[in-house]
Amino acid sequence: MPELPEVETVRRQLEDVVVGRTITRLTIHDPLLVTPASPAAVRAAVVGRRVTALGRRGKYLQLALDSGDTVVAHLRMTGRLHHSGGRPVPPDRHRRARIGLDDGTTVDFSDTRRFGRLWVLGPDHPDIRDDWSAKLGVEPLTPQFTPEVLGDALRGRATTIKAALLDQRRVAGIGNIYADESLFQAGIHPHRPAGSLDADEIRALRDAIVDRLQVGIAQGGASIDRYRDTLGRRGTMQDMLRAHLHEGDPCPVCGTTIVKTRVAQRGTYHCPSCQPAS
DNA sequence: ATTTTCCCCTGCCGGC
DNA sequence: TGCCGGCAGGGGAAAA
Repeated sequence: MPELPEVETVRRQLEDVVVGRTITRLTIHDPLLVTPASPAAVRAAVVGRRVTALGRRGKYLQLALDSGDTVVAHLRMTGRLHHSGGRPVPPDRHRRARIGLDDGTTVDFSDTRRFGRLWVLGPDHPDIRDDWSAKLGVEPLTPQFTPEVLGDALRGRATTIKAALLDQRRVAGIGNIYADESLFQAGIHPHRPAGSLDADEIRALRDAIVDRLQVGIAQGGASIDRYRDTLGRRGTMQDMLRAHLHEGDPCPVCGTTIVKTRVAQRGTYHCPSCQPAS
């Protein structure tokens, strides 16, 4: 499940091979990928355009085109982007689209569960909302992500801190893996009301989020389910998880058995001793 | 307005 | 062996 570190890993790899290239072909095998737009409209907006930059906002990838439009992609649960690098690409029955570049290479959007989406945003596409980025919260790996900003995002919230971290309007890019790992590192119980954290806890949580996301990027992401990088390689962050998916295992810090609960419809893992309920 | 629940999808896994 | 229910979850819509 690609979260910020996984998307950032893909962004950095794609940046090297896509920026400056012109898109010569776009084949959409699964129209659901571009819903509600039509494959023909997306193809018309993209083919013949040069890619000028590759950005990221939260878990979204942004492909800037020389037309002024932006292609926005979200991998959701099982989406992958694979760059051919000029080598033969093995058959993939989950391929949803193929982008052809002017150097003869291809970028394939593959997605087993078909939750992934791709949009074209720009002045010529008024049917698609252009304010998506404004709805997202602060970018956690920027200087703007201070304890004060995190505190403001959590103040007065009655929902659990875990649910608040998963809410992309608070902080952008955190998913189930890094929410669990950040709360573990900060020693905060996932069921705590978001608004009940004191200043020390907020500072610890901010530091833990930044640290876990940075380590995640350094490890090339977590390949828990189907995540792979643009060359099909696994990341190694899954080997460094201390609470997430570790139900029944001893806590690596104190030895207490890791517990699994459910928060916001998501499996949630914590250490009852290191992360006290109050 | 905030918070929770449901739903989209497919593959996998345990139970019978 | 094969069928079936349950589970996994990001995010948006709908409901509470």
